[in-house]
Order: sequence, then structure tokens, then C-alpha cells
Amino acid sequence: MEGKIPKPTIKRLAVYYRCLENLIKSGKETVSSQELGTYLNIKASQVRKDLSYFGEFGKRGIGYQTRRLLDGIAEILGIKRTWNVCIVGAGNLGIALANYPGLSKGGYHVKVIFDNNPAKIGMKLQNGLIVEDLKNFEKVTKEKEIHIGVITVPAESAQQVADIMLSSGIKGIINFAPVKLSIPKKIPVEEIDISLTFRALSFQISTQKNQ
Amino acid sequence: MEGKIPKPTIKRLAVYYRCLENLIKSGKETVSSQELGTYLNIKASQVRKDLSYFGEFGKRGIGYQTRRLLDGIAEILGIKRTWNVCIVGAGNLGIALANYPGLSKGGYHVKVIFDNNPAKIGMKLQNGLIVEDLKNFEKVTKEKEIHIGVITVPAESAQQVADIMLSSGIKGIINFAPVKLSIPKKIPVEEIDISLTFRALSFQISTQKNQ
DNA sequence: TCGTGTGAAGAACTTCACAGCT
DNA sequence: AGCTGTGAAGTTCTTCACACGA
Repeated sequence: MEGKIPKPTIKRLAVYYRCLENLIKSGKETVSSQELGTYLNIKASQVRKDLSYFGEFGKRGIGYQTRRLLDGIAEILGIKRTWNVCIVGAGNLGIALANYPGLSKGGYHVKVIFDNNPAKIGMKLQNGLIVEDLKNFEKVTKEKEIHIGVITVPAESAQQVADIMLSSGIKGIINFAPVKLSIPKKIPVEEIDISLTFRALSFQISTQKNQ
Repeated sequence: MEGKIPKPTIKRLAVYYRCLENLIKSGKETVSSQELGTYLNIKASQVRKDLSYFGEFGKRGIGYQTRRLLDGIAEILGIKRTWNVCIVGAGNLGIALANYPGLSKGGYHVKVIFDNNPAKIGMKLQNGLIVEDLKNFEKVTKEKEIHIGVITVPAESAQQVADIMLSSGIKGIINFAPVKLSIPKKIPVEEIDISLTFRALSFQISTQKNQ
């Protein structure tokens, strides 16, 4: 049943997708919500609820056909299409992402990487990409039809980069800089805040001990 | 009032901390929940609720003393102490993290990086670290008193690495590999799943259009 | 009057429990 | 009998609304 889809559901769908790829590879043809849940450490009822937002994928008494479910999720998540990605910030992290095989495997193609540091502009990466001048952002991203912008610059310059992305018509942003960007709500943003994650972890470690 | 603290509250505390650092740097001595919320795009009531879990930091009619609040949060999050970190997986991402200034700034010191690839073992990073053989994991991490293990290997070997970490007495794990690890509940784990985040973003972009 | 601290209401997400298809 | 799909109950987190102190 269509309705409002919880955001966590979307992330789990992508997880189910991965798991199904493996199950199919190992020759499994059907799978129950119970099994899927056990593999992924998710409650069976959660699996069923997640899938039920998008229609009836399963057969009662039997479970889900792995192939059919995989295709269904691919459809929902738009996995079949590809996305053109640009990275701003040719530091260690930006370069690592540009070379990250997980992205291109998932259909996210890093087409260009920018920096404003003259020492970096023109530099050639492992994968053959050449660092472009941030000044040419709008021109280059329009030429290459970039959909997604990734921010890997220091906190101080992140908002500035975000503004350039917005005015150049980027459709969505992934922000690795440790700041809250102000971005109009109609442009989706996902934050990956590495030091925040370390904080959350070490807090858990500290409080663990007292129990 | 002490009670059960929502996990999102912890992450927000770290965000407040960062913001307070900046406010103090710019000479601000007090701040209201309203102001803090506006800077960070968080509701004022959320800010007050978050802080109230840990006691009464503010003064009615005035707001929060920035310095006092900063110290209070540092206390809660254990920001004053440092943490020793190891990374397993000397690929692009692992190396980028080892050199990531945000971590050491936050008190997370990458003391050692491991790999099992002979071509990589012995390699010297920008920051002087030398890639160690994964075989020596337990010995080296005990010597260096490592608290936190970071997994940056491919999905296939992530569980194996996690098992080594567990049996060597690591206190907490940050997992960048795109798999759900099975880990006893008493060991905290944080996941940073980059391709999942891209999926969530592109899903939002796709559905945006239909509205 | 201004702004906190907090019980109560609300929203979002998860889990239960069971009717109903295969 | 086995397993899905789903309303309803439960849980967790957020927002409201207001008493109260500075």
C-alpha cells in the first residue's frame, strides 16, 4: 500500500537489495521475511512492513521470489539508471571517494573533481580524472550533466561550495564537511559526518562501562 | 533530569559543541536555545530538551553561558580524553581516514593501520604511519592500547576483520564496509555506509520531481 | 518580559498479532 | 501448515505550551 514512506525504510530497501544479490548468486530462489531478517538482523515484521509500502511482493505460505523482489526494489530505488557525480575538494577524502569502487558499482559515476588550490588543479588521479578549477564549476557540471554534488572541503568553505552547487542546478548534495548547511528544503541533502560518528561511538563506549 | 538519553541527542550535543566553539571564538558569552537552534536548523525546544537530560545548564531570562555549556558538553561526551584508533584496510578510504585532520582534532588518534596485502605492508603514509601486517593485529593493538577499530576493507572480508577486532579486545567499531556485521550487543558499532547514503539521496531526488 | 525546564501531546517509526491466501 | 499483509498497539523521539525563575 502506497503511503508516506519512512526514510529508514528506504535505507533498508537498499540493504535488502544487496542481500538479495548475494542470495541469488548462491542460487536461492525464494526467501521468507524471517530468513531475510535473520541475515540482516532486522525483525521479520519490519521486513514485511517495509515491502508492503510498495505493493504485494510475496506469496503467502511461500515467501518472496528473490529475483522478482530484487527487480521490484531496483525499480523503487531507481537502481537501473546511473547518476553523474562531482566532488568538490581534492583532499584525501575527495580523492578516496573518486576512486571508490562501491560508487561506480552502484551506478554513481564520478565524472569530475574540483578544487580551488592551484597546486592541485591539473593533478591526475589514479582513475585518470584530472582536478578541475572550482571557478569552472557551473560550466563543467552543465556540460557533463552532473546530478549529485559531493562536498569534501573543510568546514569553513562548505557553505560557499554548497551555494555554488545550488546556483549551478545540482539536484542533490552529499556533505562530508562537519557543518550544518543551509539549503532550501527542495534540494535533498545527506550528511556523512565522520567525526560525529566517532563521538557517538566513544560516548557509547564510555557509558557501557558503568553498566 | 537524568533518564534514558535518545541517541540522536548525543549526536546533536556534539553539534552544539562545535557551534559553541565558534560562538566563543567570535566573543559571544551567552546564547539562547532559540539562537543556537537557528544557527543549526534545530527547533529551540529540541535544544532545551536535549540539554535538560543532563541537568540545568541555562538561566531563565538569559540563556546559556557559552563557556559553561561548552565545558558541560565536553564533560558529558568525554571530549577531554583522547582515543587510540586503528584502521584495517589500507585502501584509498583507510589512508584518507588515517590522514584526516578532523579525527585528531577531535581527540581520535590513528596509531596504526593494517592490511593483509603484502604489496601494501610496510608502505609509509603522508603522516609517517607504516602499514602493518594484519597478522600482528592483536599484538600491536595491545601494545598501543587501541580503543577503537575502523573497518575499511571490502564487504567480503569485513566480518572476518570484525572477529579479529573482537577477540583482540577492541572496545568499539566503526564500519565503513557495506555489510551488516554480527557483533555481540555489548560492543558498540557505528556504521558509515557511503553507498547507502547515495541511494537515499538519489531516491529523494527521483521522488522530488513528482511533486 | 525574556527564556529555561518539563509534563503532556504529537509525530514517526517499530513490533505485535492475527486474518487470510497458497 | 506456512508465511504474507496490515490494522492496532507499542516505543521512541520531537514539538508544544506554559509555569516559573532571573
